[in-house]
Amino acid sequence: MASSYNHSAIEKKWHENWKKNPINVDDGKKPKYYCLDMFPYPSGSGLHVGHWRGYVISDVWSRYQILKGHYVIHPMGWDAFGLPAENYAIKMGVHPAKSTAENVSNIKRQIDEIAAVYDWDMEVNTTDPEFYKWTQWIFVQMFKKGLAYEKEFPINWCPSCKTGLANEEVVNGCCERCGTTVTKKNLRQWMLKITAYADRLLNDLDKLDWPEKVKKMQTDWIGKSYGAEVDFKVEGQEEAITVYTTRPDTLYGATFMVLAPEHALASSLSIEETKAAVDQYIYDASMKSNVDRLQDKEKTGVFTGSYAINPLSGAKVPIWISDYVLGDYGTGAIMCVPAHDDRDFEFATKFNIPIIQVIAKDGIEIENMTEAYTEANGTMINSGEWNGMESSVLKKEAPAMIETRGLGKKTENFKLRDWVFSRQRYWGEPIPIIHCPHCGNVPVPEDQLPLRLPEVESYQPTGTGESPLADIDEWVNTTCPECGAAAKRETNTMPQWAGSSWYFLRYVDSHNDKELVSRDKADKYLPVDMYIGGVEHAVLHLLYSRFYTKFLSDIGVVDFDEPFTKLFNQGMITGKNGIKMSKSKGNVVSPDELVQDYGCDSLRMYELFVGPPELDAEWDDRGIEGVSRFLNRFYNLVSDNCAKDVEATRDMIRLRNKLVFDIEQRFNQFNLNTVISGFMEYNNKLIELAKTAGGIDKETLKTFVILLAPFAPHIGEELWQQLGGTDSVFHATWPEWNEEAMKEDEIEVAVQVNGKTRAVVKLPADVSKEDAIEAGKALIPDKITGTIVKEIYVPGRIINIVCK
RNA sequence: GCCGGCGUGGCGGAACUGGCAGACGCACAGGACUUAAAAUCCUGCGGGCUUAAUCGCCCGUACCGGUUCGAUUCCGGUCGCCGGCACCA
Repeated sequence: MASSYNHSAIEKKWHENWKKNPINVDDGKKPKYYCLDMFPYPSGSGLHVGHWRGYVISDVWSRYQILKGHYVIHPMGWDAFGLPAENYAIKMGVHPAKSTAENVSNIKRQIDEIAAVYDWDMEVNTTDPEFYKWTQWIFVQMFKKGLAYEKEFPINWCPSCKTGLANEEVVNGCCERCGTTVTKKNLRQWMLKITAYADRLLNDLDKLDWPEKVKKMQTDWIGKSYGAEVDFKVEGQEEAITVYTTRPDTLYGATFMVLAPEHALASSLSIEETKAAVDQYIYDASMKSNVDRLQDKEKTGVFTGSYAINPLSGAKVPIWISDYVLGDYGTGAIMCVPAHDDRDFEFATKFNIPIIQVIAKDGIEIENMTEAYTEANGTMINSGEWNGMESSVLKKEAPAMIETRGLGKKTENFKLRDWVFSRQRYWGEPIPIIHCPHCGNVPVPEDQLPLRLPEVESYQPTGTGESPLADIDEWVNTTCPECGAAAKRETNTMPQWAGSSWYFLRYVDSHNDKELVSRDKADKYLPVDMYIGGVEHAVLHLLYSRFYTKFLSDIGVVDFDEPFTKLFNQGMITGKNGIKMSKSKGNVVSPDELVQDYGCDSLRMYELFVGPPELDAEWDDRGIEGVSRFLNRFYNLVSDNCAKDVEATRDMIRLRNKLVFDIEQRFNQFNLNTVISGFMEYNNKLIELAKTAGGIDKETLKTFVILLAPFAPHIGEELWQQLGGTDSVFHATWPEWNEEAMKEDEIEVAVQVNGKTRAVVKLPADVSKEDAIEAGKALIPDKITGTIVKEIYVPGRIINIVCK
């Protein structure tokens, strides 16, 4: 591990130099490039080599953009409100403000070791009142537009975190944060009407340069479906029950109807004989948690005693109640077509309800169906005037037909629900609303923002459904800004996602005390060109941010409606056997010792060399030796040759051009691991060449140093200086390649017989097809047997002689 | 259950629109330098057959099949792993 270059001395030298002479300065002329990291929450355990990876990727990319002539916006900040920070504080027994501040300073020190070009003047912290003033301001604007509203209903509740959760925060029925099974709790909540943006959130995915995987996850989450609402009259009543269906083509096959237990009419449809059972069923369902409801796949249900009339067939269909129908999707009631829906089939079989087949696959009517036929593919049967139609055609036309006949209407639905936005926790932005007995909900006047989070004796969550703020009488009791009457403050706080939904806008104008961001700066520096972070936020932060940006665009704060033009998800670094690094598993690798032993440049390069940046990678300390050796050899090559003044040979020029070409290609395709293997390859070639040619010309060395600089900035600067550079290497011009100069005089071509390689032949680069084939054949006369059927020549690749 | 993604040496991984599979690196083995070790440098490194050693031949990119002069790459099927969604009517 002995180094021929002293990494600690060199790295210290340039690290200090960059602080005095920043390399990335806005001169007002350069085009901007905004390269953003997902900002971290200041955890107590500090950074491990996995955290480094994302930051190294974004820094390498940023430095590349600087060299390409951009002014690069590359900021960093802290997502410091919310459950992770607060839970950590509670565990350590300190006030979250204190632990947050300590953790920020610790992580900031660790991030500094990466030597990234962050502009710390832009730094934001979501817990800073000057920042959350604007988080609250956005809420007030949403309230004014009717997008923030109060509602009481059974929400997802984490009994461990003692707070309500958004849908997006419940993963497989468990709390996204702590893994505890989520229960239900009836609570008054602040909601954000994200559903008002459902269509735009879905459609605008098309214009984003994002990984398909993330787009798909958001598409599925938004979950748009097309169908019809159909009215079913209840027998003996004027009232109709509206159902939502995506398969109106199967309407003739609807032999029963099911309401969710939460449906408004569920109880009232019971008759004397069924009342007790119905009410019991509704009560039992209300006590079930989401998880229970998901796990009990076995269908249960109760007959109300009432019947509805199938609007097309006129048939009398029983109305049931079952918890497999969700109260908050569609209309909370469904028509059931057991012949063509798995769930309805199961239910009908269990409760002996008739099954009527209406789609005949290949025209065949089945005597006794043993499973539902769910495809919309076949001929309509038992369907009155629809008989003989093709089901796939009818499926598309039926909604309009139903609407024309006055039986319902064509409509669409989304899985996306409104965002449960209040948390019964201390460590978050107070919701700036005052409840006045006369005026109702009144927002805190904008000139009184920020509404500061008060100091509190006990910040532990109460678990009662009230936030700890509710205990502070002098804070809760206030006067109405409108009428002056005694009023009470809202005591819930905002979720962790509130600040992160818009923080990227603030960086470019972080000291502005008049506006969230000046329109001038927004126009100049936004939106984000490249966003780098983990995939875990696909339907959380990334969806919320898009919603916020669209809203802010609508009210004229910014003039774009998508925040992140390009998204890159880096893979996770894991310990041995793909096990996630964590303190409890004891497999955390700290970057600190590696930086000490090998230097920052080596670790930066190894973070990328470890594998394709978008894939997970197992960490193996030993691998860093490889890049470290490479950097040593490279340093020696340049150092030994920089004073020699060697004349450039044709080989050197060719190699230089091919180097630029290869690196640029791979860089632009984000194949950062192969950029590095490319460096190694060309370094090996140059070392060989230097042996025979007595050195390497300066132009080639300079070119290589510039290309390497984004990856190993310290060595880059040092060698640039040794090569006579007086300014930073990052102010050099990114080299270009020349196609002519890359051309070889001789090419190597594989000679194949029937697709099997038998020899390799060296040919002049401009050889004709005929000459190439002749030369190939001449090399292997004994391998060619029988008659030649075909001769193939792919220039520079292969000669294939096909014989029989 | 549904929808994605992926299966290449001992290991991490290369291979542009089908064109010499295994680049680059790790590990390992042998050699040089050294009193010795580390570092450094050189050589070898998918499997099998053959050979004194070369040369040479065969097999090989999860498995089976197809298209093609030629398939890690395209198509169909099977198996395995990973991720997302999960009673959304």
